[in-house]
Amino acid sequence: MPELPEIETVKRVLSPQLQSRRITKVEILKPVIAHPDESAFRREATGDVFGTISRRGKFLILNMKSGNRVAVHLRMTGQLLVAPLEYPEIAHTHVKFGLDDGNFLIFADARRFGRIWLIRKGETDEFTGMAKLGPEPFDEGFTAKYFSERVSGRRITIKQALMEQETVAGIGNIYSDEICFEAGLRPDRPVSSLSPEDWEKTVSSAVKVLKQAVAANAVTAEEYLQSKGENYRVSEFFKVYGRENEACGCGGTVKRIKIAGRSSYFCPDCQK
DNA sequence: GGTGCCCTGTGG
DNA sequence: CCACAGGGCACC
Repeated sequence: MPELPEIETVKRVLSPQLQSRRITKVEILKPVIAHPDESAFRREATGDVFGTISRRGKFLILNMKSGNRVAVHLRMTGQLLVAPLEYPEIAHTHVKFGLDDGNFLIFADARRFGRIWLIRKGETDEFTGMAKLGPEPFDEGFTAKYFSERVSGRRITIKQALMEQETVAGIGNIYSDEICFEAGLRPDRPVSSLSPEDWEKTVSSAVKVLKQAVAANAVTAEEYLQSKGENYRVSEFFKVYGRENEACGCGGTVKRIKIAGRSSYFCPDCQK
C-alpha cells in the first residue's frame, strides 16, 4: 500500500487534473462505498465540483465545492487516476466518475480492500477512522517526548510503534523499516529499551526519510497515467526494504524477520 | 498484544 | 501448490 509519500504523489498528480472539474456521472461497479449508501453517494456527488485535495495519514481527501468531502483509502492495492475516455479499461475498476472535461476519475483495486466515503458538510466523521489518527510525522507535535510517552509501558517494538496510525499517521511496513535503518535501530527493539537519544534519532529519521521519499517519488502525470496509477513508488531508493540477503552499504547483509506478522528488513551490522 | 481475515495476483 | 504482498479491523 501506498504510505504517506505515495499518497502525496497521488495528491500531487491529481490536484491539477481535478481542480474545478464537475462530476457529471458516478458509476459504482463494486461495493467500495463505505458511507453513505451507494445511491446516496451517487446522488450527492453528481454535479459537485472538485476543489483542493488534501492528505491525512494514508487518507486522500477530495474537498468538494459543496463543502462535502470524498475520502479515499487505497489500502494495499488501490489505484486512483484521471484517464481519458479512450484509455484502456483498467482491471478491477470499482468506481468511475465522469468529469465535465470528458475525462474520468477511476478508482480500481484488485484486492478490494480500498474504501471510499462521502463526508457531508458539517457531518461528524466517525466512520472513516480519520478521527483516531495521531499527528502527522511533519507536525510540530510529533516529538521524541510525545512519541516515547505515547507508547511507554507497552510491550511493542519500535517498528510497531511507528506503524500505529493512532500514534503517528501515515507510516506503514516499508517506511517503518527505512526509518529504523536511518536511525540505526533494529526494528524489533522493544520501545522500553530506547534511550532519549534513540527516540530523538527515530523522530528525526522519520521526518528525513519521509521527506526524501516524497521528493524521490516525484513522477509526471504522464508517467503516472502510463503506469495506471501504480507508479507512485521509486523502490530503488529503499535501503533495506525488500532487500533480503542483499549487501548493505556497510558490507553487511540485509536480514528479514517477522514482526507482528509483517516482513521486516534490517542490517544487523548497522542497526543495533 | 497477537492472529486471522477481508481479496486477488504473483512468484518461487 | 504455497507463501506472500504497501492496511486495518474484529476477534481472542
